[in-house]
Amino acid sequence: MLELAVLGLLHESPLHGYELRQRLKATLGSFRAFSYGSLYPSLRRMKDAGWIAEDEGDAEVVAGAPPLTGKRGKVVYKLTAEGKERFTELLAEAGPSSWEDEQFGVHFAFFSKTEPEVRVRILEGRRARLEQRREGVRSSLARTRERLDSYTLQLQEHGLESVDREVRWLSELIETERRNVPPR
Amino acid sequence: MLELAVLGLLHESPLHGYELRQRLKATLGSFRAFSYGSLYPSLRRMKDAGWIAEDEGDAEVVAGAPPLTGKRGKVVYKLTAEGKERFTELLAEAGPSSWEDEQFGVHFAFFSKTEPEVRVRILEGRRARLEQRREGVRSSLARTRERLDSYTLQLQEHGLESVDREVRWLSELIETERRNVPPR
DNA sequence: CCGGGCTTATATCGCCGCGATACATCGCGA
DNA sequence: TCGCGATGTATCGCGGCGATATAAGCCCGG
Repeated sequence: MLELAVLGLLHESPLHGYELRQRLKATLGSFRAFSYGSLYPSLRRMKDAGWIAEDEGDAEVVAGAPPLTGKRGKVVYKLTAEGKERFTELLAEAGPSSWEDEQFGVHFAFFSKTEPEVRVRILEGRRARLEQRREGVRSSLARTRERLDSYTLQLQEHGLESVDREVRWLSELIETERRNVPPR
Repeated sequence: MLELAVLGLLHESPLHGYELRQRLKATLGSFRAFSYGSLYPSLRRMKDAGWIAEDEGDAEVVAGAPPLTGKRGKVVYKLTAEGKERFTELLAEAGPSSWEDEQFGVHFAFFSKTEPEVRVRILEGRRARLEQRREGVRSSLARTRERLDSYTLQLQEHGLESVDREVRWLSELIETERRNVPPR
């Protein structure tokens, strides 16, 4: 999850942790945050896996203005060849995981680097997922409507409207995609 | 988090794990799920803490139709006195945690059992939180708009609209609350 | 009558993300 | 010069999630 996001950002340019998090916020917006408590462990995992590497070159010894102090330089990460491979691999996969709440937003953020047909499949998968969830809630709501107090009811209905909105949004996106890339 | 939800549901009637989860889905709707992987550990923790207790009485020996088999009866949980205390305590607290994304929905679901003034404070806190987040995203968006590709942009804007919607919803709720309970 | 598949039911495991926290450096204005 | 806010790296424990295991009760068709 974070993995995909990090690969995507580093795909554009090498970055250090802090900057990476700024970009994460700027790219995913109100959608998702990702704290350092996720980021650094993730970076370590990815480094161990060999997808990314530390890029010396920014923290180099500049004839050390303050050389005595430990001088912990910025740790700049960049994609390795395997990392690039992994990234395209992740971009290509359009399985159920790609359209779950958390995954979807990240996938979507890198749609410009994703194959058009994959884009459509993900959008449709996402929409189907939401519609199915919505029907579940709707029917359960119909069954228990009178037993619920007004607050619970309002919560449910606000939720349903949100889902409706997202479904409509997805439908527009799908149509746009189809116009640009006619089926077959 | 789950703790509050469980206390709230058991406050109405004793339930066993499975049923508890059904109610959770019915009550929180599209808002939040809570898997068994969260529920059972949480029940254990709450039992250890003394908020809930196993209620024998459903799985009692009915002159055992199938008595030889291990016959694992349903484990029915009910609130203890401390549990009720804990519940009202949690309902009363309107701190920053109450209006974070995850907490808010659960708190809201039990608003009918919450003091009117606490309700308003939580709703306002939530709204303020969202507005602050929105401004952060907005300004960051204004700064980097031209650098983003169209997909990222659409994601951001969809996100912003969602936040707007929720802010409007909250404002309506606050006004309704105020009408029913005029300030002071 | 029995076997297969669905729902009900309880439970655990490892992973991952989160918030809190701890440091340490740097530039800036009071 | 002092302190504060931004930059920067890092860890810890906790809580939730999805996958998975297990098993009993169920009804329907063969």
